[in-house]
Amino acid sequence: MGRSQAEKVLTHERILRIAARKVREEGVTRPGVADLMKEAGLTHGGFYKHFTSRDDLITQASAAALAEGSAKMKRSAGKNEQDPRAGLIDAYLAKPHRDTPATGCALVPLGADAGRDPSLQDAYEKQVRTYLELLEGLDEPAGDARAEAMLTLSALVGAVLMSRAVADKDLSDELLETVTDELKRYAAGASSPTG
Amino acid sequence: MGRSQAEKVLTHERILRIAARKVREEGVTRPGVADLMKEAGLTHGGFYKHFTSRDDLITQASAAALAEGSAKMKRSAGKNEQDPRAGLIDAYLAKPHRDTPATGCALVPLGADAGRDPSLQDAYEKQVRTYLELLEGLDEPAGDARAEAMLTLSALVGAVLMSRAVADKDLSDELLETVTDELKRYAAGASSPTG
DNA sequence: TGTACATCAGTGAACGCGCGTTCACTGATGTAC
DNA sequence: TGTACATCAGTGAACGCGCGTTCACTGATGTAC
Repeated sequence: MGRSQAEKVLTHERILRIAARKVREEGVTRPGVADLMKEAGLTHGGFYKHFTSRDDLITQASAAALAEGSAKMKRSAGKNEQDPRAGLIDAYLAKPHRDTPATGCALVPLGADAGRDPSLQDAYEKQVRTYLELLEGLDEPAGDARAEAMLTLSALVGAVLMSRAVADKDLSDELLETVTDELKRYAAGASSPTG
Repeated sequence: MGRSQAEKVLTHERILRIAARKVREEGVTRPGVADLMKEAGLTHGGFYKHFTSRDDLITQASAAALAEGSAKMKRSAGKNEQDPRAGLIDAYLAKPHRDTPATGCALVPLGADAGRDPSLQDAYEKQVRTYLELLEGLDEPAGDARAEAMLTLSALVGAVLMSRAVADKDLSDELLETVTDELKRYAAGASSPTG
């Protein structure tokens, strides 16, 4: 066919963006080269003009997926000007986030994959640190801000992971809502929840 | 060859047990029939005398892996007679648990997989409920025991997931230790952590 | 208790399919003059 | 500005390999007499 250099850059970014969605939806194992290229409107042969191998793409796409997540969450946090920490918690544990892993925080769908694949762990760690710093910054320092950030992030990630994995939607909703409330109480320094 | 009926039962259980470890180590996508059978000391052909398909085994093995986890954790909790809840938290967030996913709680390594595969979600949900009931039972009811159980379980799962996925061992250790302390404080009803 | 026969767990070659990768080719883009 | 040529993004057929599955076969187990 013959395409311009500018188009190549766009194509490259398109493939990467699609793959970054796919790894969050399907993990790092399932997405195939031919399918990804088809979604990008291309045939599979041209793939190697952009990436040296499937593994190369998956590593880059996972890193991109991880980087994308926190940026999005940071924006969500900013929407609650009174209490950005509550804004972040609300956005993270919201049903739209649970229901669209493809565009959500990659710490959840890529956690197990990163645990198995060292080539993902630097990007994963960077993202964990970004979230921790974000949470520490938002925290009113009632106590140990870093410790609070670690518990908060752990609970956010664990709650979304489980809310996607249980069959019963009611239990899933309850998990998100309860952990939202409980995290806000925890942060507010109120240990004894009311009923 | 020719084997007795009693041996068949043992073989069946052996394959299932090996697969239940493998899905926690490698997820539901990677483990292959031939490899599993080889680990069981058999050739791949005989697999279909025990399971109708690879999917059939993976579903059963995931359910078995999930069921195994809570039983183990319940025993760990019981070892701290004064404070079984602290015993559970200590065991869950212990380094041996982080370092041996094959024999650990399957909520962590199978969460993302279950989110994608409805055939795993009943077993996953059952396990979540088991943990929640266990935690509710161990809780001194300072407030809403179910809410505390949900936050605690979320934090346990999220912390182990991330502790396995980050490159830096120090950060991994810090996560486990900090969330351990913070969860104990949270449960004790002390909201303002000391430094 | 022995003997003849049926069953069936396990074997290992073979099959088919999908997937990652390669490669000769095309034709628009970009460059040299 | 126009022309000739080189480049290279993208095409699509082909290759090789691994993997799930099938199947004819083996021989000890289990049963009937």
